[in-house]
Amino acid sequence: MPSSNNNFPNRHHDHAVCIESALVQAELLCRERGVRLTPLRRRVLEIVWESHAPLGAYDALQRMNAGGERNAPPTVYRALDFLLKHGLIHRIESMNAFVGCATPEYTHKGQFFICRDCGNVAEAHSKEISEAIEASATRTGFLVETPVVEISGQCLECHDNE
Amino acid sequence: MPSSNNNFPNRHHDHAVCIESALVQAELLCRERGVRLTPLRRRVLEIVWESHAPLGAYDALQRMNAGGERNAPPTVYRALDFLLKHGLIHRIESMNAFVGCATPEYTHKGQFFICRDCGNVAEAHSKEISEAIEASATRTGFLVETPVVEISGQCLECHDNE
DNA sequence: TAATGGTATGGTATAATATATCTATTTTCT
DNA sequence: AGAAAATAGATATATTATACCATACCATTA
Repeated sequence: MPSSNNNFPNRHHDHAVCIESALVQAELLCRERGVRLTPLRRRVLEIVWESHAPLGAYDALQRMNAGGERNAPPTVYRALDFLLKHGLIHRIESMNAFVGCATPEYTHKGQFFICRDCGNVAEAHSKEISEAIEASATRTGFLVETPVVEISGQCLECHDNE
Repeated sequence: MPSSNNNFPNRHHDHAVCIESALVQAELLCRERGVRLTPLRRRVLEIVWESHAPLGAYDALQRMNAGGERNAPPTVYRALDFLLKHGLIHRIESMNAFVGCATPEYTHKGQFFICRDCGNVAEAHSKEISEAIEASATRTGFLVETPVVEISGQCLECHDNE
């Protein structure tokens, strides 16, 4: 379970560690599951992890093709679908974009805090939120399957720098 | 028979009442605010209210043009923007679609329960959810501005009819 | 080794969603 | 009536996503 005390990505963190950790975890998880993290898929994961800001599919495609390659949209969408399926990335519905998941073993989908200034995203796993949603669903007459919780706003660092 | 504090739209409700109420409220609200619910905007609101299922912009456009009219996409998007701005409809981010709001006076955005079978949506305003989000945001180091809470799943009626 | 079947990738076209921009009309205000 | 603002019309294009068909790769087994 991720720590929940002010874990919004900040300017000073060593992002190389995030990337390295994500790639290592992905390798392990794919081996465990007997699925293939092919060079293409690995490359897309790496591109998504270039920052903590969600990246659009076509932006990822541009990066893939930056060296003159000629990959087409279905190629990147297929890789993104694979990564989504295995929880290695999440889709941010309100942005049509994708962000790396730091806890891919942890299957259930989190809640996302998206800073309107720096664009970075923090993923939370608040039991309190999930339970409040369950309670509201029950009152409404509804069975929860796929909760989407995406909170736009401002991170403290951007707030302080105003 | 669904329980009494269950407000998910069901097959038996009189939808003409929903439509009528929405249009009357919209007229009043626009008058109060000194903005114009033009025939075009009113027509789009009416189309969105044809059901409790979110409607895509291009589906709305098709309905607008069903009589041979030649409205173009910007026309419907402009009307939708107006309706959004005044809280008369909500955008469902996870579906790129729009749904009528039954409580337009009530400005803050609700939480949406979306049935994967019938497509209908219920809007909730759970203080418990909002507070849980605020609490999680505080722990994360984040200031909430625009929460998006869209829960896909199954309504009880569709569950019972399986 | 070749046959087979499943998985992954390449490539073209097109669907679906959304906006920029410019023009014309209507409404409101003075 | 005339000016300013809001609304609507029209064309083009940007952005996001998928359908479809063909090819390549890979593992198992005959």
